[in-house]
Amino acid sequence: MSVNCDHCVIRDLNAFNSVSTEDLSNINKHKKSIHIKKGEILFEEGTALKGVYCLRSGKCKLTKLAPNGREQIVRFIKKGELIGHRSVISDSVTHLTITALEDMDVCFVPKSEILELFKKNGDFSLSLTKSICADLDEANNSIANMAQKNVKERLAESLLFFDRIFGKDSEGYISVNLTREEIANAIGTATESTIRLLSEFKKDGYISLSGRRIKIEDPVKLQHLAEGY
Amino acid sequence: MSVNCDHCVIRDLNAFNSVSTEDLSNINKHKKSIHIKKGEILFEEGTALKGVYCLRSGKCKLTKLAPNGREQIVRFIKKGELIGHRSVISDSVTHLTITALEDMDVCFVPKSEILELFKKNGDFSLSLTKSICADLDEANNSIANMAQKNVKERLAESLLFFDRIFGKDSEGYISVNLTREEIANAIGTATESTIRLLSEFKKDGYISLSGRRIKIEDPVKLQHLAEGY
DNA sequence: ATAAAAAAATGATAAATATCATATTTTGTT
DNA sequence: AACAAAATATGATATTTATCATTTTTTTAT
Repeated sequence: MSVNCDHCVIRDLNAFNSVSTEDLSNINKHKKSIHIKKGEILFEEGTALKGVYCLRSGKCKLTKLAPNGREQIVRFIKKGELIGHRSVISDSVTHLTITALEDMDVCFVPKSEILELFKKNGDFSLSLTKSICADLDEANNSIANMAQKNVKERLAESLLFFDRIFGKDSEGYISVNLTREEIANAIGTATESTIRLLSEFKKDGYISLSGRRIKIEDPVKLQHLAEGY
Repeated sequence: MSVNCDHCVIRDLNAFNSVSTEDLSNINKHKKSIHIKKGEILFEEGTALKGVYCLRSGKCKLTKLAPNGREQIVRFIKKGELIGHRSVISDSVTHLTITALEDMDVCFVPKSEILELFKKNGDFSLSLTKSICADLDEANNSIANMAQKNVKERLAESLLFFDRIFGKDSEGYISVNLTREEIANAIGTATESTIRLLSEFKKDGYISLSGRRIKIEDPVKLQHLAEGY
């Protein structure tokens, strides 16, 4: 079911917030709605994108294949964010693979519309560029964290991060379905190490576990851990 | 000594390549030339920038202070590149400290000029955004390298990277003056580990050393190492 | 609801890396 | 050129993290 861009729930969450109703109706005419099931891939590393994707609902992971064959999760994306704008702006293939962590509704907006808007609408281009700058800032933080923190600190930091960006379910557990392996692929460690440390955090009362789900019990202590105390 | 932007040697190396002679003469009127000595700081993490810096000559490092008090080198910048545009575009304080690795000549261009140009000149904004996208790509690569590669692989990779971007001096040594500690801060390891691995690489014939300087003797083997063979 | 498959958990051990200590060499400065 | 300071080098040891093996639990698909 297609939704009019003008009334889209996530309209204010990304660069499209600075687009006039008129231009938006043009975008609306050219957009296509797509449904992606959990576990499915939106696009893969090395693909030339024909447009930008706007995530209306759901969550996904952005991964890169390392030379050792393991996948590195570079970033998570949730409702409201754009996907593929880097590739469209640079006019180059994408270097990331997008995989749905849960069912997703996505709107596809053709490249030509995006580039036209970018060139003619200074507010749109500024807004889009700002969001890329924010991604760059985040990435620089990740580099420092990866380089300077040990695995325990990175895990503590990531749990707090997941809690912050994905929120909690009705029982207070972090509201994202990640396997231990995926957590390991995000923080750059072996799956067993992640499992071991989660058990340790549980034993220490920092978190509690229910199957795959994780609940943060002591955010203050976890924060201290993340900062290396 | 001030140089006219229109005839600047590095004019083609960054987003200013898409600026008309007329607009450039306006930039030229407002720019200020600055000389920064080796070891000096151009600006520090947390500063609100009043403009963008254009690096006419020299090399510098972009660092971030980690919670553990160590500095993380996030990136290196050489002649021709812009500095501070992320901060200016985002209208937020900078999150990086810029330190000269050798004497630098820099041109300062006020924020107002940059933002005006960004809004009115679609080619300029596209070009600038493309370069930020390239930085983001690079940063994502760094994240994957930090997370997935061990210290030996990261060091091999970094040596090849330094050789590629900084070139060689008259004797074939990599043409950048980095201490072992700085190399360690770039790859995210202890200084002693870096020193030990450099000794090992030397023993194995991959590199040779002369004081602080490093010469790559077997790029093919180093490349294999970097890829984990 | 059940069975098969996948994931999580945990132990034992090996390998990588950090830390601390100290000697030697190089660099930068006068 | 000589000196002091800084950086490099290396050994010994501790700590962290990875790997391999196996059992238990959870998830997924029917």
